[in-house]
Amino acid sequence: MEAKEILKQHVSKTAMLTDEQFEHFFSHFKPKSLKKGQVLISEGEKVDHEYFVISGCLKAFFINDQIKMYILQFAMTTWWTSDYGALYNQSKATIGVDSITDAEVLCLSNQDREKLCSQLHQVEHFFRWRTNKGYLASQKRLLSFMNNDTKARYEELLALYPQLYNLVPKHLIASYLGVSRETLSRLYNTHR
Amino acid sequence: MEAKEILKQHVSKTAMLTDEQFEHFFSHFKPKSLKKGQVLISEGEKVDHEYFVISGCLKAFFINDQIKMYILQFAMTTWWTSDYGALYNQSKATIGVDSITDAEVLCLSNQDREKLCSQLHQVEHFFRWRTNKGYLASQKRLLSFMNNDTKARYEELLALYPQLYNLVPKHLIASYLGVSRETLSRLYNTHR
DNA sequence: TTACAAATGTGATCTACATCACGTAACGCG
DNA sequence: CGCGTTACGTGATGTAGATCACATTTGTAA
Repeated sequence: MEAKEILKQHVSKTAMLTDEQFEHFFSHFKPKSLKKGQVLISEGEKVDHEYFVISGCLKAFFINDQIKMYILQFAMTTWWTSDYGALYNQSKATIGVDSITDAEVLCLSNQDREKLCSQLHQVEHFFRWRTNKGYLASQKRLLSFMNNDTKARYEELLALYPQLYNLVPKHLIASYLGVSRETLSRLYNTHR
Repeated sequence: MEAKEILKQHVSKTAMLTDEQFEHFFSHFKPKSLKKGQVLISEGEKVDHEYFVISGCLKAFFINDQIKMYILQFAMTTWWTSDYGALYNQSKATIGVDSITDAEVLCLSNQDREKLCSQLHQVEHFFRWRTNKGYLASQKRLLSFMNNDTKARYEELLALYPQLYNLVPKHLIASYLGVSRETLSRLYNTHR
């Protein structure tokens, strides 16, 4: 399916836009092809776009003291990603975003998003719901962190995104779970 | 300051409403006085309101297997709280909300929020930003969880909300930090 | 004021996971 | 094709924090 169609279906789940309105909306997105490993946002730099994933898999991550990496999000088709803190506050990136596989994304600038939100009530509605969904997911993950041990969180992740197991290297999954790669390795080898 | 004035100042930070619009907005909130320990949302029941805190301190929490409690949020003045997952999905509460101190809140029903959002573009704008702020806070807390040890998270919490130390019992702070009350106790006794 | 419940302090022990250390397998690139 | 980098497996050891057990202190309602 074409990028435009994927976005249209995605948006239509929460916002009613006429064809004309959608065309206007869509005209603000710039398509971009990414190669495996390609960087979209790197720490310390200005952030002015968010990204809607058409295909492939990106990661949003935080690096502590130049040493440990924690993955905030694996972004696959129909997911949005960026350093939203930096984007909304017009500050430098503290979160990096790059591509784990070859990928296709649509880029939307912060300015254009705000313009579209104020022009079209339905677009503002859409972004409220999108953010809300993200908020709920984040809260759920926080609870999972406090409540479950590593093994349970690992199984939870794979139940939700089975494709991840073959798509991304294991040490990235460990970074998402917040454990060392060694512990993750022992987890699925010891256990079966 | 009066409840109405507190809400007005809070909203005016992100949304421009005329006096008339604000009156209409405000007319959908019902004030409620809470006593220490009073329950607003309990697990398994229907959720149809969210709450804007005027004074006092509430907690939103999750209880695992009827045993361990994890605090998702301490809600103080100008904070919003509810079981948003249940509220938006019209499902039964999995998260509880009650009052830690005597408190004053304004209640807004899910239905009224959605009505107001569709009636007034600026209200939708306001709720988008509010949710966005919540999302960023949640993401930050998640990172803190992965990145910092208990002591650092404890100090971070108290730096952000110094009043909590005297306002709420220590075992609730432990529940927020995701550690046992014993560990928290040792933390500030061993350490100074 | 008494009396019971809730909150807190503190020791002893146990465990999941981090860290270090090293070896092997796979892969991408000249 | 071979070679280096990246991914992955696995043992040994250290440690933060959980859990259990019990004492003490504080709050609260009758």
